[in-house]
Amino acid sequence: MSETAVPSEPIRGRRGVSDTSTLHEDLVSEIRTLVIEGDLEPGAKIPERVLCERFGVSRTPLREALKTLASEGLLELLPRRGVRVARLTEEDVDQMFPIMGALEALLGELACAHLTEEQFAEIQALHYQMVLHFTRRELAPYFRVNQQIHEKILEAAANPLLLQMYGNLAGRIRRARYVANMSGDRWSQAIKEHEEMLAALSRRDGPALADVLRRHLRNKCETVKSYLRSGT
Amino acid sequence: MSETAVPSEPIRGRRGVSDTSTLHEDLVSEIRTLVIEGDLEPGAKIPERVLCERFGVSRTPLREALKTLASEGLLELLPRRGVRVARLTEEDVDQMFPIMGALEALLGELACAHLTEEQFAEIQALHYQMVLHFTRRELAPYFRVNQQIHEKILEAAANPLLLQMYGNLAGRIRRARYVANMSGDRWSQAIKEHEEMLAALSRRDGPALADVLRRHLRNKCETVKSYLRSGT
DNA sequence: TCGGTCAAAAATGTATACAAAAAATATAAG
DNA sequence: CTTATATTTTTTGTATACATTTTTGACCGA
Repeated sequence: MSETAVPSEPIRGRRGVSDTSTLHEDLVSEIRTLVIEGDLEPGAKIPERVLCERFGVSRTPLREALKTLASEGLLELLPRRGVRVARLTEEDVDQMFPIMGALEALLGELACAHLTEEQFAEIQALHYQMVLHFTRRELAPYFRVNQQIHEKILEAAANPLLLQMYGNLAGRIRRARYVANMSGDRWSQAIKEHEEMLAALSRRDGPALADVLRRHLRNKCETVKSYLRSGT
Repeated sequence: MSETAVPSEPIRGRRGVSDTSTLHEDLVSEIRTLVIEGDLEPGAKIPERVLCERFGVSRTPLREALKTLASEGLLELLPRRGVRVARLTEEDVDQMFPIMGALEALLGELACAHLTEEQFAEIQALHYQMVLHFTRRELAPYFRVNQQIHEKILEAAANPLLLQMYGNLAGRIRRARYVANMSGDRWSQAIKEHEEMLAALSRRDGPALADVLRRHLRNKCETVKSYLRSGT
């Protein structure tokens, strides 16, 4: 993770003509990606100047973006001593887990209630694709498709606010999820859970789906926590 | 709600010596109160200049505060045309209700699991106080104590993140709750629900508490929605 | 070598300045 | 009188400037 990474071509140059986006949103979303993808270490201090140079903007809009991200819980504001990437503690995960569980349970109900045949078919297709990646032990593509499946389910729930709130929590642990390598056992267990999810979805069995999602989440959570305990 | 309300004594003057707070936090919290208490109409545009003068600060910190509040969902950012107080639509409430329900169910479980005898006694005391206000038909004090009870329960759950997330959602509808006047029936129903809550709490019966909280919430929700339909 | 003090450097917090866009007002035409 | 257009005024978005505070590190003495 070299300090002199690519200066991420000035944000302003990139923006098209029919410009519905704003500099603020762009900055928020760019920096959010940096944090989630792990380009910025948790706990690392973020001098405003380096991000200013990286994105080619002045401190004013940059600071506004930082405030927004802090409000999302991705950054931490240390008055008079800058901003740092929020560190995910085991305590945080313990607080987040039951909340995500509650949201997933709701998600299961809503998704089953609203899922169309088309959506189910899409999810099914993604599922088989994911299983394929699993059998080939292709971790990155597996994660990508996995992510897509969860997004499809969230989408089916037809509740944008739920999507946003869940997404926010998921974003805060995503980094850890990427790094945490799954043991073989956990991985096949995850696949089994996905099979159950698909079955529950096809039966439109909300409570069953909620239950699977909950167990699935608990395992993800344990994986993250054991990663936190080892690495930090 | 006069436009020329008290200029809210410049924020900076108020801040004490042993100053752990920051201007940013103060501004966020002051403006948040303005929105929640209804001093700023939903849908109203907020010219930066008037808030700058009101609080005696320049645009830079003010704008940072606005960005934070927008991220909380209390304000809406309209690029190039300012900021306005988020309007609560019936659709919003429909999305928020199931989420708050899920969180309250969790809340019930956690509160029962962690509630101490002391905490229970406190809640019980507040409850009787609330019933007193009800019998006297004192709406404002009733709401205040009601609020305190819910806060105590949230506190007992011992999950700060849950508290924060729930508080955020509650804040977004609080304004409507204040204005919406409860019919006599609804009010006594609410009291009955509170009796049940207390009973469930004393038995430490999580599922029962979750159930009461859910029904209680559904009623609050209906009150809010009928208010939205009538007034706008 | 290890602290400790003080000065220099850098970073943050806030205010102001300037450019560009939107809103308001005035003006003209029908 | 209404509608359309031009012009002024406001307001927003961004950059820069300045005031404090924090951090760094040089220097000194034990």
